[in-house]
Amino acid sequence: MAKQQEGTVDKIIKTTQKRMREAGFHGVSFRDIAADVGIKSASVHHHFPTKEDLGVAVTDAYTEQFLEALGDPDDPTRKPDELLKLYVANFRRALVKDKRMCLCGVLASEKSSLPNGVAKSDQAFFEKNIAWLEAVLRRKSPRMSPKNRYAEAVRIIATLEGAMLVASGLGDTATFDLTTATLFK
Amino acid sequence: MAKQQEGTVDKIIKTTQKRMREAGFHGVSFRDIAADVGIKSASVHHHFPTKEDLGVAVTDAYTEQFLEALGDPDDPTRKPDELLKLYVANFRRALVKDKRMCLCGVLASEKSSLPNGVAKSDQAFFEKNIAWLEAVLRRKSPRMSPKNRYAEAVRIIATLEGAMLVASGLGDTATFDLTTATLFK
DNA sequence: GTCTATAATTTGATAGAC
DNA sequence: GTCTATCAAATTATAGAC
Repeated sequence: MAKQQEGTVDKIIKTTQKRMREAGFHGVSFRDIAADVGIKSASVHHHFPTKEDLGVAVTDAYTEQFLEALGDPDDPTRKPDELLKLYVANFRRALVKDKRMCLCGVLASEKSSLPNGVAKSDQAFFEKNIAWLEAVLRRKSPRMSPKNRYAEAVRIIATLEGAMLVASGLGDTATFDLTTATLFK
Repeated sequence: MAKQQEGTVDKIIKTTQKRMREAGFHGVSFRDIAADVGIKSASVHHHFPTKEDLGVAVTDAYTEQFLEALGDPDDPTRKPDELLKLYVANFRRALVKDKRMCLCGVLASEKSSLPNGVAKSDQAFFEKNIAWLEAVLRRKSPRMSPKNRYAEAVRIIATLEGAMLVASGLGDTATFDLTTATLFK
Protein backbone atom coordinates (compact mmCIF):
# COMPACT_ATOMS: atom_id res chain seq x y z
CA MET A 1 0.00 0.00 0.00
CA ALA A 2 2.21 2.82 -1.21
CA LYS A 3 1.28 6.27 -0.03
CA GLN A 4 -0.01 7.95 -3.13
CA GLN A 5 0.50 11.53 -4.14
CA GLU A 6 -1.63 13.97 -2.23
CA GLY A 7 -4.54 15.08 -4.33
CA THR A 8 -6.88 18.02 -4.03
CA VAL A 9 -9.43 16.12 -1.98
CA ASP A 10 -6.81 15.26 0.61
CA LYS A 11 -5.60 18.85 0.74
CA ILE A 12 -9.15 20.08 1.26
CA ILE A 13 -9.77 17.60 4.05
CA LYS A 14 -6.50 18.42 5.75
CA THR A 15 -6.92 22.20 5.69
CA THR A 16 -10.57 21.96 6.73
CA GLN A 17 -9.63 19.81 9.70
CA LYS A 18 -7.08 22.38 10.71
CA ARG A 19 -9.51 25.26 10.49
CA MET A 20 -12.40 23.48 12.14
CA ARG A 21 -10.20 22.57 15.07
CA GLU A 22 -9.56 26.29 15.51
CA ALA A 23 -12.95 27.80 14.83
CA GLY A 24 -15.54 25.02 14.87
CA PHE A 25 -17.93 24.04 12.12
CA HIS A 26 -19.57 27.44 11.83
CA GLY A 27 -16.28 29.33 11.90
CA VAL A 28 -15.03 27.90 8.62
CA SER A 29 -15.96 28.93 5.08
CA PHE A 30 -15.54 27.42 1.63
CA ARG A 31 -13.56 30.45 0.51
CA ASP A 32 -11.07 30.20 3.38
CA ILE A 33 -10.49 26.55 2.62
CA ALA A 34 -10.17 27.18 -1.10
CA ALA A 35 -7.62 29.94 -0.47
CA ASP A 36 -5.54 27.63 1.72
CA VAL A 37 -5.53 24.93 -0.93
CA GLY A 38 -4.94 27.39 -3.75
CA ILE A 39 -8.14 26.86 -5.68
CA LYS A 40 -11.54 28.56 -5.93
CA SER A 41 -14.51 27.85 -3.71
CA ALA A 42 -16.48 26.42 -6.64
CA SER A 43 -13.84 23.71 -6.92
CA VAL A 44 -14.32 22.80 -3.27
CA HIS A 45 -18.04 22.47 -3.95
CA HIS A 46 -17.21 20.16 -6.85
CA HIS A 47 -15.68 17.68 -4.42
CA PHE A 48 -18.03 18.35 -1.50
CA PRO A 49 -21.36 19.77 -2.71
CA THR A 50 -22.57 20.95 0.71
CA LYS A 51 -20.89 21.97 3.92
CA GLU A 52 -22.46 18.95 5.57
CA ASP A 53 -20.75 16.67 3.01
CA LEU A 54 -17.45 18.36 3.79
CA GLY A 55 -17.99 18.15 7.53
CA VAL A 56 -18.81 14.45 7.39
CA ALA A 57 -15.76 13.68 5.24
CA VAL A 58 -13.44 15.61 7.54
CA THR A 59 -14.84 14.05 10.69
CA ASP A 60 -14.73 10.51 9.30
CA ALA A 61 -11.17 11.00 8.07
CA TYR A 62 -10.14 12.34 11.47
CA THR A 63 -11.70 9.36 13.23
CA GLU A 64 -10.10 6.86 10.88
CA GLN A 65 -6.69 8.48 11.24
CA PHE A 66 -7.05 8.59 14.99
CA LEU A 67 -7.98 4.91 15.32
CA GLU A 68 -5.32 3.89 12.85
CA ALA A 69 -2.69 5.49 15.05
CA LEU A 70 -3.98 3.44 17.98
CA GLY A 71 -3.84 0.12 16.18
CA ASP A 72 -5.40 -3.16 17.19
CA PRO A 73 -6.41 -3.17 20.89
CA ASP A 74 -6.05 -6.96 20.89
CA ASP A 75 -2.56 -7.07 19.42
CA PRO A 76 -0.87 -9.68 21.64
CA THR A 77 2.57 -8.14 21.14
CA ARG A 78 1.55 -5.00 23.01
CA LYS A 79 0.65 -4.90 26.67
CA PRO A 80 -2.60 -3.23 27.79
CA ASP A 81 -0.70 -0.71 29.89
CA GLU A 82 1.40 0.29 26.91
CA LEU A 83 -1.72 0.73 24.83
CA LEU A 84 -3.28 3.00 27.42
CA LYS A 85 -0.11 5.07 27.52
CA LEU A 86 -0.21 5.24 23.74
CA TYR A 87 -3.78 6.43 23.98
CA VAL A 88 -2.85 9.35 26.21
CA ALA A 89 0.15 10.13 24.03
CA ASN A 90 -2.12 10.33 21.00
CA PHE A 91 -4.23 13.01 22.59
CA ARG A 92 -1.17 14.78 23.85
CA ARG A 93 0.33 14.95 20.40
CA ALA A 94 -2.90 16.37 18.98
CA LEU A 95 -2.72 19.18 21.52
CA VAL A 96 1.00 19.90 21.77
CA LYS A 97 2.21 19.22 18.25
CA ASP A 98 -0.81 20.46 16.33
CA LYS A 99 -1.49 23.11 18.99
CA ARG A 100 -5.15 22.32 18.58
CA MET A 101 -8.13 20.75 20.29
CA CYS A 102 -9.45 17.38 19.20
CA LEU A 103 -11.69 17.96 16.17
CA CYS A 104 -14.47 15.79 17.53
CA GLY A 105 -14.27 17.53 20.89
CA VAL A 106 -14.78 20.87 19.18
CA LEU A 107 -17.72 19.50 17.21
CA ALA A 108 -19.22 17.87 20.30
CA SER A 109 -19.35 21.26 21.98
CA GLU A 110 -21.52 22.68 19.20
CA LYS A 111 -23.33 19.44 18.51
CA SER A 112 -26.92 20.61 18.71
CA SER A 113 -26.30 23.10 15.91
CA LEU A 114 -24.54 20.70 13.55
CA PRO A 115 -26.07 19.21 10.39
CA ASN A 116 -27.34 15.70 11.13
CA GLY A 117 -24.66 13.88 9.21
CA VAL A 118 -21.84 15.69 10.98
CA ALA A 119 -23.41 15.12 14.39
CA LYS A 120 -23.68 11.43 13.58
CA SER A 121 -20.06 11.16 12.47
CA ASP A 122 -18.98 13.00 15.58
CA GLN A 123 -20.86 10.59 17.80
CA ALA A 124 -19.22 7.66 15.98
CA PHE A 125 -15.80 8.98 16.99
CA PHE A 126 -16.70 8.70 20.65
CA GLU A 127 -18.34 5.30 20.29
CA LYS A 128 -15.34 3.86 18.46
CA ASN A 129 -12.91 5.29 20.97
CA ILE A 130 -14.88 3.83 23.84
CA ALA A 131 -15.03 0.45 22.10
CA TRP A 132 -11.24 0.51 21.64
CA LEU A 133 -10.70 1.37 25.30
CA GLU A 134 -13.12 -1.34 26.43
CA ALA A 135 -11.17 -3.89 24.43
CA VAL A 136 -7.91 -2.85 26.08
CA LEU A 137 -9.51 -2.87 29.53
CA ARG A 138 -10.90 -6.36 28.88
CA ARG A 139 -7.32 -7.54 28.57
CA LYS A 140 -5.97 -5.44 31.41
CA SER A 141 -8.68 -6.34 33.93
CA PRO A 142 -10.49 -9.45 32.76
CA ARG A 143 -12.51 -9.68 35.95
CA MET A 144 -13.94 -6.19 35.70
CA SER A 145 -17.64 -6.15 34.85
CA PRO A 146 -18.64 -4.91 31.39
CA LYS A 147 -20.54 -2.10 33.03
CA ASN A 148 -17.48 -0.95 34.94
CA ARG A 149 -15.33 -1.31 31.85
CA TYR A 150 -17.65 0.97 29.96
CA ALA A 151 -17.64 3.49 32.80
CA GLU A 152 -13.85 3.41 32.96
CA ALA A 153 -13.52 3.83 29.21
CA VAL A 154 -15.83 6.84 29.30
CA ARG A 155 -13.91 8.27 32.22
CA ILE A 156 -10.64 8.01 30.32
CA ILE A 157 -11.79 9.75 27.16
CA ALA A 158 -13.71 12.37 29.13
CA THR A 159 -10.65 13.21 31.20
CA LEU A 160 -8.51 13.55 28.09
CA GLU A 161 -11.01 15.71 26.23
CA GLY A 162 -11.47 17.81 29.34
CA ALA A 163 -7.73 18.16 29.81
CA MET A 164 -7.42 19.44 26.24
CA LEU A 165 -10.33 21.81 26.71
CA VAL A 166 -9.04 23.34 29.93
CA ALA A 167 -5.50 23.55 28.57
CA SER A 168 -6.99 25.42 25.64
CA GLY A 169 -9.06 27.68 27.90
CA LEU A 170 -6.04 28.51 30.03
CA GLY A 171 -3.78 28.85 27.01
CA ASP A 172 -1.28 26.53 28.67
CA THR A 173 -0.57 23.10 27.27
CA ALA A 174 1.25 22.05 30.44
CA THR A 175 -2.18 21.82 32.02
CA PHE A 176 -2.78 18.72 29.98
CA ASP A 177 0.05 16.79 31.63
CA LEU A 178 -0.98 18.01 35.04
CA THR A 179 -4.46 16.61 34.52
CA THR A 180 -3.57 13.31 32.94
CA ALA A 181 -0.73 12.44 35.32
CA THR A 182 -3.06 10.69 37.75
CA LEU A 183 -5.33 9.14 35.13
CA PHE A 184 -4.35 5.54 35.83
CA LYS A 185 -3.75 5.76 39.54
CA MET B 1 -31.08 44.10 46.84
CA ALA B 2 -34.43 43.44 45.22
CA LYS B 3 -34.34 41.61 41.93
CA GLN B 4 -35.26 44.31 39.47
CA GLN B 5 -37.39 43.92 36.40
CA GLU B 6 -35.64 42.23 33.52
CA GLY B 7 -34.61 44.77 30.93
CA THR B 8 -33.63 44.41 27.33
CA VAL B 9 -29.93 44.08 28.08
CA ASP B 10 -30.60 41.12 30.36
CA LYS B 11 -32.80 39.48 27.78
CA ILE B 12 -30.11 39.90 25.13
CA ILE B 13 -27.47 38.42 27.38
CA LYS B 14 -29.68 35.52 28.36
CA THR B 15 -30.67 34.57 24.83
CA THR B 16 -27.15 34.99 23.53
CA GLN B 17 -25.83 32.70 26.23
CA LYS B 18 -28.38 30.11 25.22
CA ARG B 19 -27.49 30.28 21.55
CA MET B 20 -23.73 30.39 22.04
CA ARG B 21 -23.90 27.31 24.20
CA GLU B 22 -25.53 25.54 21.27
CA ALA B 23 -23.60 26.88 18.33
CA GLY B 24 -20.49 28.62 19.62
CA PHE B 25 -19.42 32.20 19.06
CA HIS B 26 -19.41 31.97 15.27
CA GLY B 27 -22.73 30.17 15.11
CA VAL B 28 -24.73 33.08 16.52
CA SER B 29 -25.92 36.22 14.73
CA PHE B 30 -27.30 39.56 15.82
CA ARG B 31 -30.49 38.92 13.88
CA ASP B 32 -31.14 35.59 15.58
CA ILE B 33 -30.68 37.16 18.97
CA ALA B 34 -32.86 40.14 18.10
CA ALA B 35 -35.63 37.84 16.90
CA ASP B 36 -35.51 35.88 20.16
CA VAL B 37 -35.75 39.04 22.21
CA GLY B 38 -38.42 40.56 19.96
CA ILE B 39 -36.47 43.58 18.74
CA LYS B 40 -34.42 44.45 15.66
CA SER B 41 -30.72 43.78 15.20
CA ALA B 42 -29.95 47.53 15.20
CA SER B 43 -31.26 47.65 18.76
CA VAL B 44 -28.90 44.89 19.81
CA HIS B 45 -26.04 46.90 18.33
CA HIS B 46 -27.21 49.89 20.36
CA HIS B 47 -26.47 47.97 23.57
CA PHE B 48 -23.48 46.02 22.28
CA PRO B 49 -21.79 47.83 19.37
CA THR B 50 -19.68 44.90 18.25
CA LYS B 51 -19.95 41.13 18.49
CA GLU B 52 -16.87 41.16 20.68
CA ASP B 53 -18.62 43.50 23.13
CA LEU B 54 -21.56 41.13 23.23
CA GLY B 55 -19.36 38.08 23.64
CA VAL B 56 -17.45 39.62 26.53
CA ALA B 57 -20.64 40.68 28.32
CA VAL B 58 -22.19 37.24 27.94
CA THR B 59 -19.07 35.43 29.09
CA ASP B 60 -18.54 37.69 32.10
CA ALA B 61 -22.20 37.38 33.10
CA TYR B 62 -21.96 33.60 32.83
CA THR B 63 -18.86 33.50 34.98
CA GLU B 64 -20.34 35.78 37.61
CA GLN B 65 -23.55 33.79 37.78
CA PHE B 66 -21.61 30.54 37.98
CA LEU B 67 -19.41 31.72 40.84
CA GLU B 68 -22.34 33.28 42.64
CA ALA B 69 -24.07 29.91 42.70
CA LEU B 70 -20.97 28.42 44.30
CA GLY B 71 -20.72 30.99 47.06
CA ASP B 72 -17.82 31.64 49.39
CA PRO B 73 -15.34 28.74 49.42
CA ASP B 74 -14.28 29.78 52.93
CA ASP B 75 -17.77 29.88 54.39
CA PRO B 76 -17.22 28.14 57.76
CA THR B 77 -20.81 26.88 57.88
CA ARG B 78 -20.25 24.62 54.89
CA LYS B 79 -17.90 21.67 54.86
CA PRO B 80 -15.33 21.32 52.08
CA ASP B 81 -16.85 18.01 50.98
CA GLU B 82 -20.25 19.62 50.67
CA LEU B 83 -18.78 22.40 48.60
CA LEU B 84 -17.15 19.95 46.22
CA LYS B 85 -20.44 18.12 45.83
CA LEU B 86 -22.10 21.44 45.15
CA TYR B 87 -19.49 22.12 42.52
CA VAL B 88 -20.28 18.92 40.64
CA ALA B 89 -24.01 19.55 41.04
CA ASN B 90 -23.57 22.97 39.44
CA PHE B 91 -22.07 21.47 36.31
CA ARG B 92 -24.64 18.73 36.29
CA ARG B 93 -27.47 21.21 36.38
CA ALA B 94 -25.97 23.15 33.48
CA LEU B 95 -25.96 19.97 31.41
CA VAL B 96 -29.16 18.24 32.47
CA LYS B 97 -31.48 21.14 33.18
CA ASP B 98 -30.28 23.52 30.48
CA LYS B 99 -29.49 20.58 28.18
CA ARG B 100 -26.40 22.48 27.15
CA MET B 101 -22.63 22.50 27.43
CA CYS B 102 -20.85 24.97 29.67
CA LEU B 103 -20.58 28.28 27.76
CA CYS B 104 -16.93 28.71 28.61
CA GLY B 105 -16.21 25.14 27.60
CA VAL B 106 -17.72 25.79 24.19
CA LEU B 107 -15.71 29.00 23.83
CA ALA B 108 -12.51 27.30 24.98
CA SER B 109 -12.83 24.82 22.14
CA GLU B 110 -12.80 27.61 19.56
CA LYS B 111 -10.49 29.86 21.53
CA SER B 112 -7.85 30.59 18.90
CA SER B 113 -10.51 32.06 16.63
CA LEU B 114 -12.19 34.28 19.22
CA PRO B 115 -11.82 38.08 19.45
CA ASN B 116 -9.21 38.95 22.06
CA GLY B 117 -11.63 40.24 24.65
CA VAL B 118 -13.78 37.14 24.54
CA ALA B 119 -10.76 34.85 24.77
CA LYS B 120 -9.61 36.78 27.81
CA SER B 121 -12.99 36.57 29.53
CA ASP B 122 -13.12 32.87 28.77
CA GLN B 123 -9.74 32.32 30.37
CA ALA B 124 -10.86 34.24 33.45
CA PHE B 125 -13.68 31.74 33.95
CA PHE B 126 -11.19 28.91 34.26
CA GLU B 127 -8.81 30.85 36.49
CA LYS B 128 -11.59 31.86 38.88
CA ASN B 129 -12.96 28.34 39.02
CA ILE B 130 -9.54 26.95 39.79
CA ALA B 131 -9.02 29.57 42.50
CA TRP B 132 -12.35 28.62 44.09
CA LEU B 133 -11.44 24.94 44.03
CA GLU B 134 -8.00 25.63 45.48
CA ALA B 135 -9.59 27.51 48.36
CA VAL B 136 -11.88 24.57 49.13
CA LEU B 137 -9.01 22.10 48.86
CA ARG B 138 -6.94 24.22 51.23
CA ARG B 139 -9.58 23.61 53.86
CA LYS B 140 -10.16 19.97 52.99
CA SER B 141 -6.50 18.98 52.88
CA PRO B 142 -4.42 21.62 54.69
CA ARG B 143 -1.26 19.58 54.36
CA MET B 144 -1.45 19.22 50.61
CA SER B 145 1.19 21.27 48.79
CA PRO B 146 0.04 24.31 46.79
CA LYS B 147 1.33 22.66 43.66
CA ASN B 148 -0.74 19.54 44.27
CA ARG B 149 -3.75 21.63 45.17
CA TYR B 150 -3.49 23.41 41.85
CA ALA B 151 -3.12 20.11 40.01
CA GLU B 152 -6.11 18.65 41.82
CA ALA B 153 -8.24 21.72 41.09
CA VAL B 154 -7.37 21.53 37.41
CA ARG B 155 -8.13 17.83 37.40
CA ILE B 156 -11.58 18.44 38.86
CA ILE B 157 -12.66 21.10 36.39
CA ALA B 158 -11.13 19.23 33.46
CA THR B 159 -13.01 16.07 34.38
CA LEU B 160 -16.28 17.97 34.64
CA GLU B 161 -15.82 19.82 31.36
CA GLY B 162 -14.79 16.57 29.70
CA ALA B 163 -17.77 14.73 31.14
CA MET B 164 -20.08 17.39 29.67
CA LEU B 165 -18.32 17.25 26.33
CA VAL B 166 -18.46 13.48 25.99
CA ALA B 167 -22.06 13.38 27.22
CA SER B 168 -22.80 15.92 24.51
CA GLY B 169 -20.89 13.95 21.89
CA LEU B 170 -22.70 10.74 22.77
CA GLY B 171 -26.03 12.52 23.11
CA ASP B 172 -26.51 10.88 26.49
CA THR B 173 -26.54 12.93 29.67
CA ALA B 174 -26.24 9.80 31.82
CA THR B 175 -22.62 9.68 30.69
CA PHE B 176 -21.95 12.67 32.90
CA ASP B 177 -22.85 10.80 36.09
CA LEU B 178 -20.90 7.77 34.99
CA THR B 179 -17.79 9.90 34.59
CA THR B 180 -18.06 12.00 37.70
CA ALA B 181 -19.04 9.17 40.05
CA THR B 182 -15.41 8.39 40.86
CA LEU B 183 -14.17 11.98 40.86
CA PHE B 184 -13.40 12.13 44.59
CA LYS B 185 -12.34 8.56 45.13
C1' DG C 1 -11.34 19.24 -12.37
C1' DT C 2 -10.99 24.02 -12.33
C1' DC C 3 -12.45 28.27 -13.60
C1' DT C 4 -15.63 32.76 -14.07
C1' DA C 5 -19.77 34.55 -13.02
C1' DT C 6 -23.53 35.00 -10.40
C1' DA C 7 -27.54 34.06 -7.57
C1' DA C 8 -29.79 34.27 -3.10
C1' DT C 9 -29.15 34.87 1.57
C1' DT C 10 -26.88 36.22 5.71
C1' DT C 11 -23.72 38.81 8.32
C1' DG C 12 -21.75 42.68 11.21
C1' DA C 13 -22.37 47.26 11.35
C1' DT C 14 -24.01 52.37 10.63
C1' DA C 15 -27.05 56.63 9.73
C1' DG C 16 -30.75 58.98 10.95
C1' DA C 17 -35.93 59.43 12.00
C1' DC C 18 -39.07 58.97 15.84
C1' DG D 1 -34.13 52.98 23.16
C1' DT D 2 -36.16 51.31 19.12
C1' DC D 3 -37.13 51.61 14.55
C1' DT D 4 -36.45 51.69 9.08
C1' DA D 5 -33.29 51.64 5.70
C1' DT D 6 -29.19 50.57 4.01
C1' DC D 7 -24.33 49.16 3.22
C1' DA D 8 -20.40 46.39 2.22
C1' DA D 9 -18.80 42.14 2.78
C1' DA D 10 -19.20 37.27 3.35
C1' DT D 11 -21.71 33.02 2.93
C1' DT D 12 -23.50 28.60 0.70
C1' DA D 13 -24.44 27.12 -3.52
C1' DT D 14 -25.24 26.62 -8.79
C1' DA D 15 -24.67 27.12 -14.05
C1' DG D 16 -21.93 26.70 -17.66
C1' DA D 17 -17.37 27.57 -20.27
C1' DC D 18 -12.82 25.52 -20.84
